[in-house]
Amino acid sequence: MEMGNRAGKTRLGRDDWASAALRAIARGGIDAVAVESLAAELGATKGSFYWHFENRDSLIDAALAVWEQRSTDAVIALLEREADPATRLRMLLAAAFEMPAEERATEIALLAKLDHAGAARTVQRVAERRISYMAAQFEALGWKPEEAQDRATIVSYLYVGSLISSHLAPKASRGRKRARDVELVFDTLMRARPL
Amino acid sequence: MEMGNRAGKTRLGRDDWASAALRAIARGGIDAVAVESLAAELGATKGSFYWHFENRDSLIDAALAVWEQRSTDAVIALLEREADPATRLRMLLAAAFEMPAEERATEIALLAKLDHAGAARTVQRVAERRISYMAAQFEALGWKPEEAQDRATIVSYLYVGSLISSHLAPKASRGRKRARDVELVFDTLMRARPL
DNA sequence: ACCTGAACACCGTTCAAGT
DNA sequence: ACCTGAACACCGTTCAAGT
Repeated sequence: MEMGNRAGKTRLGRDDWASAALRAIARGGIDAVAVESLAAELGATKGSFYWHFENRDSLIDAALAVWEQRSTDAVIALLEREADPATRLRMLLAAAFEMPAEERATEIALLAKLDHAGAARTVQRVAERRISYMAAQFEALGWKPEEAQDRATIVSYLYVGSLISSHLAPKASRGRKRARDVELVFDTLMRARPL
Repeated sequence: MEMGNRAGKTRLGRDDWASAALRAIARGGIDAVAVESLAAELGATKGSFYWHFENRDSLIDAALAVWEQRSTDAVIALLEREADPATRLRMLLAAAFEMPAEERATEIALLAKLDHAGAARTVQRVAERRISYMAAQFEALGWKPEEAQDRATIVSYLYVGSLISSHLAPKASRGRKRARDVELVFDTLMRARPL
């Protein structure tokens, strides 16, 4: 349980490498997870890294595990403190579309790298958990299970599509545009009529 | 204007490398565009490649240009032969969701590699053209310009989201699932009420 | 004009040797 | 137990030399 920024000269542990890797992902995507540059950043050598990890990919997996936990359990635990399903959905969408810049950058970086098997598996699991959580809220609001599942799936598609769009045209996503996306998703889904 | 499969022993041209690269993308994504293996496949050497192209990335750009043309002009030209905007939209969606396997694989491979600047730019342009074409059809159906644009954007998000979802969970996308996606998108968007 | 083959650069990976 | 430093592998890139 060491400090994230390695203030002291204490030895490096797995966690130090993993969180450095996650920071690198937020900064420059998975490609930025380079053993050599991370070693330099942490003041160690490549050989040291290979003591703690089997290879570069298992370091990435460790970083992804941290991200997965933060993107699911942590968020859901927060939402569970709110009793009303509609409010939960609103909070979830708001949180999703107005994420802090670094989290947002991380998620976009992963979406832009789905040819990486580990990233794909992690993103898949996170999407599934979000969808089933949303589906549960829709059910609580009175939709039939299948319709609730459909709606949650649609939200997920829209969310992924809008994130990717903002990555493709970063200019357009500033300010007004993103708020507009939230409205669109809301309007498309929250209306009472069945899909 | 040589044969795609290099039947004869005629010299290699830019196009031969480009279409070999596009085939590689469909097969294994952009990472599969490896100078060394393509050279072997074409019966040439790496040095030969560097006579025709500045580097690996410009080869990828050439392959992307071929894909872009096929994914926009070619499709739109086909749709323009149909007069009714609603039918055009239906055809476009059907074509998008029921693409031939290789085209589909290519598009998914590119979506899974948006950290590649060239792929991102190309995908962005293709998405823009598709959206503005769809918006024009929605306008022809009586929607106001802004609403038409919103609807087309939503379709694009849903489309991208569903493609990515099918890449993440290839199992689930077989057969029934994909047809269901088309229905969902249709139902969500084609209904007469404004969004 | 087009191609070969050898060399180099970059970075992930290995490993014998140190503390 | 943990780390270093040198070596190797892989693949993109360069280039002098061939035809």
